[in-house]
Amino acid sequence: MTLPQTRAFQKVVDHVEQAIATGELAPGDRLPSERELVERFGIARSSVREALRVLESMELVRSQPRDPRGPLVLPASTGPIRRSLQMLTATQAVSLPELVQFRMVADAAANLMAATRRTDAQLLGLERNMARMRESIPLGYGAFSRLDLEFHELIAEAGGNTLVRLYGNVTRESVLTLIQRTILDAGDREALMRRSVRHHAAVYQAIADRDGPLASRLARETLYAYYADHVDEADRAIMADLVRECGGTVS
Amino acid sequence: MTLPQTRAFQKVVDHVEQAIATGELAPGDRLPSERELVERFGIARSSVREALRVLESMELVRSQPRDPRGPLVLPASTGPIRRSLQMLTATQAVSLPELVQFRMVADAAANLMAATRRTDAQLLGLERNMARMRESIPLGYGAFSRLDLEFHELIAEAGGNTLVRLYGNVTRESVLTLIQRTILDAGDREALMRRSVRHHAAVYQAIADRDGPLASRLARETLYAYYADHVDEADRAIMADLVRECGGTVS
DNA sequence: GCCTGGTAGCTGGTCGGACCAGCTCGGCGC
DNA sequence: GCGCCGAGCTGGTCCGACCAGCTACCAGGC
Repeated sequence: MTLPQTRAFQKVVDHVEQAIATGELAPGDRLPSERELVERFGIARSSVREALRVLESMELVRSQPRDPRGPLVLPASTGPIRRSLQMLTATQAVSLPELVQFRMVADAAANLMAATRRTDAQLLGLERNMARMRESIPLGYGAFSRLDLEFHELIAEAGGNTLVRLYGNVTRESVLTLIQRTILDAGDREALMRRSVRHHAAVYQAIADRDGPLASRLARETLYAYYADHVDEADRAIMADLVRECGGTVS
Repeated sequence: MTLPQTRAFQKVVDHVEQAIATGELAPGDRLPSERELVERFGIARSSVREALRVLESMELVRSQPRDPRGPLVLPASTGPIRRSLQMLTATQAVSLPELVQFRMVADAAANLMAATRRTDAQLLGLERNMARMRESIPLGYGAFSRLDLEFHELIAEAGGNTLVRLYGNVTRESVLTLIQRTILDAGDREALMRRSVRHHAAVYQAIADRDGPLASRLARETLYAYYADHVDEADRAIMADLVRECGGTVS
């Protein structure tokens, strides 16, 4: 009684995936209990459980012990994408130059959009972040870099584009983990941090002034200045192209 | 002992994930057989199988029936990211304007990089694609749009940035599925296709001439022209910003 | 009549055993 | 020496059992 084509659990996975994609199952809905899925799909409970583990790993559903209402359908999440991306960078499938180049593109877009769409409240959030960042300099690079990520995340959020935000956040995190070792070796970390604060202030001002092109150019120029020395000639040329594309100058 | 905070299969997942991330397990390596993992981790075979299903859904390993060598460790894949992204767009977690805006950014970057890095062989591939595209016009929009996707995929490949390529491909696919209904309603589909062919020819020429800024600007202007009418005022403004960012003009 | 306490029945988590189909390999018979 | 066949492994599936904890219901005491 073996099915050569598809494995038993795959039927359940496909069915639930389809139902969620079509909106038939919405976040907050409940799947039937494991034992009920056994009857509906005519497969063993172990197979049902394999299906639920797969759906859980995609963050589509969540099973909770002793919940009589059944597995919960979750809202669409970017978690699996983040984890997959981190695995790609961890296994060197994506290199630092690729990450930096993409970050130039994503940060530029985020800054541009934020300059147009930002609200005063979001501007205030950026101010508060910058204040905390200045205070964190004596605390070391760990706390500082978390606030650095938050600064860009706030901008991406203000930009209002889910994809720019998601890809940008993941990319920034990956860049940070890859570069952290190098940074820690650098002699004058405090100078690096102070430079970051100045760059953030410039970007903040451009966004406050609703000067999108400037905010965009600052992102590209800054990233070029930070990372150009960490990549080889060919990748540096691409980065320079990205800076010049929008009228920027390579320092 | 039943609820040790973490579920049994998670131990195996974490262990294997870690081993792959650190390079301890490389693509082509083999995991121990299910029954051996049972002994090593001291858990039941059903739990081991749940772990393997999760690792399989992340495309980190693959189990093959009756393979005495055990589950195969796979090379890093972008498959899970693609599927997660498609789910995000399917559930409307990402809207058409967001997709189009991001596509403007990604296509522009891909065109720019391709103009610098493209080889003559890749140029030839673009030519062949364009020829097939012209021939496909009488065959209807389905075949045409597949070749359209391929054209941009070839450019992204020539650009040489994994992230730009991955994100761009997924985004283009999603845009196409979301817009297809509208396109099919449009009166003169053949005129649309002929316009696409002309735009592709212009991009091709810019890439052939190694004129990155032009290739980039063409991407943004073309996408604005195609989709500006399908989004509301605020999103259209952002799209116009993206065009002007690099010296383009809004038609 | 109302409150309270126990219990039955559900949930998901885990385990162990069983069988199947198909591949590999080694030993046996020729 | 060559070829065949079965033993032993693999993953895929199913079944039954038990546990812990939550809930709802019902009986008993006040």
